[in-house]
Amino acid sequence: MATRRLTPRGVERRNQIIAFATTLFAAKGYHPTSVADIVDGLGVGKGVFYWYFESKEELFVEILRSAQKDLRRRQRSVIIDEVDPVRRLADGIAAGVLWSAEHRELFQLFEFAQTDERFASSMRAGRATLANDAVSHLSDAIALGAIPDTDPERLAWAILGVSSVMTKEFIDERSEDAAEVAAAVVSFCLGGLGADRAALGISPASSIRASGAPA
Amino acid sequence: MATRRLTPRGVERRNQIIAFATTLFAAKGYHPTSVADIVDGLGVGKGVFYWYFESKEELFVEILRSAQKDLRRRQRSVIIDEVDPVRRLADGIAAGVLWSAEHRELFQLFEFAQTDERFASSMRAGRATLANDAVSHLSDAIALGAIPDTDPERLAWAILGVSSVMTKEFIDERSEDAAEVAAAVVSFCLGGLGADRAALGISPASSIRASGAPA
DNA sequence: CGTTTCGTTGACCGATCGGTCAAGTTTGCC
DNA sequence: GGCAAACTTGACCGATCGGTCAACGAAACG
Repeated sequence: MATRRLTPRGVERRNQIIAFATTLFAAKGYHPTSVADIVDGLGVGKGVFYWYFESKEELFVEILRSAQKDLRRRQRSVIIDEVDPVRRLADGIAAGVLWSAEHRELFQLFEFAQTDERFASSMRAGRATLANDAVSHLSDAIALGAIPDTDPERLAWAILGVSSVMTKEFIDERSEDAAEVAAAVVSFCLGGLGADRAALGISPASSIRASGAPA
Repeated sequence: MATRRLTPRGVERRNQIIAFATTLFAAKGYHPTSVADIVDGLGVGKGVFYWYFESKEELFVEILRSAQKDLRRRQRSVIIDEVDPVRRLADGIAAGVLWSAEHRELFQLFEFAQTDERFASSMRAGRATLANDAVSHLSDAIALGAIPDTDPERLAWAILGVSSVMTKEFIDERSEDAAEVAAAVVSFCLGGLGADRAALGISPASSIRASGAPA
């Protein structure tokens, strides 16, 4: 559908639908959430939904797209004037974890969307973009000799893996402190890259609680 | 349903359903795959399905359960008489990647099942079991001073993350060589732990290939 | 042979799905 | 006020879903 002309009221309604649908999708999953669930929960007729969206699928894609855009914007803004590529990586990783913590529903939607044929390709593209961002920092770091010369593509996806799974387990599942989790993710990743953690003031034990005597 | 008494013919039919349904679920996703799809593809009547399974959901759970069991069995058998905890970790990680490469459909099912309310809890339990296996090796390694004293729970999930995401990208998506990917996963993880990679004969550059990457 | 249990058929069921639409109400604008 | 465009309603549609069931064939066993 070409965009429809919306009054302020229309825009508000549209956002309302997006917001409510997002929570439902995250809570029950995409397939089990019906359009009827959405409009009933909002207390409106079914036609309202189809006034603003061509289909349930289109709505979901829009949610995914704007979330991906928002995540990337956040990551870029955080590292924009950082000259050290390893620091750019570390800050980007942490920003990604923090964003996921602040948008848990969207993070859950990402996880599902990767597993569904309909959305997998667009999700793949989005993840590839993030991976490529990381690859460019990794290549810089390798060129500088800050980390060993390892296939940056492999490293980038390893980082994505640590970030997404640790976020899912410790933030999504256990609701632990996001900043602490982010620090643990960064620490593990820098070690995996072969970077000198101490040089960045990041101890491998940064995720130890209270007592720990450092190695 | 309590188990039904099956003749050899029945057992064979049942396995046939499981095998075919697994490929369909992996190819189209769980929800989009209907019971009609399964029985039609097999060229049998719908009643056959419900003779062997109480419901579509029960079938799916059974597929997941037996797959989880098989993966863990494989991991344990590989490391059973390895005394060095770091080697146990490395070998267990590699075994997991290799298993996933040999059972791509099951690996995909795992990814989906984690995102669906119905199956998430059983999947969480399965992953937690794997994580706990890792935690015990990590604790041993820490006690021996082989790796720095970092929260083993965090480390275990980081490892799971690297394994699952790299497997998905490089094996599932790009069909690269499983052994090579496994080596890259192990290398990254050992670095993340703070282990001495060289001491195990694992170079951080073990995942670099001299020439071009395969398609 | 007869009988029992296993295995199979496919029409059928109620529910629910995503989506349509003719009709009505509200809003912005001249 | 008048009129068009924006917005809303909810009954309705065809399709499909997971699941049922009465009836029937095949085998094992006496």
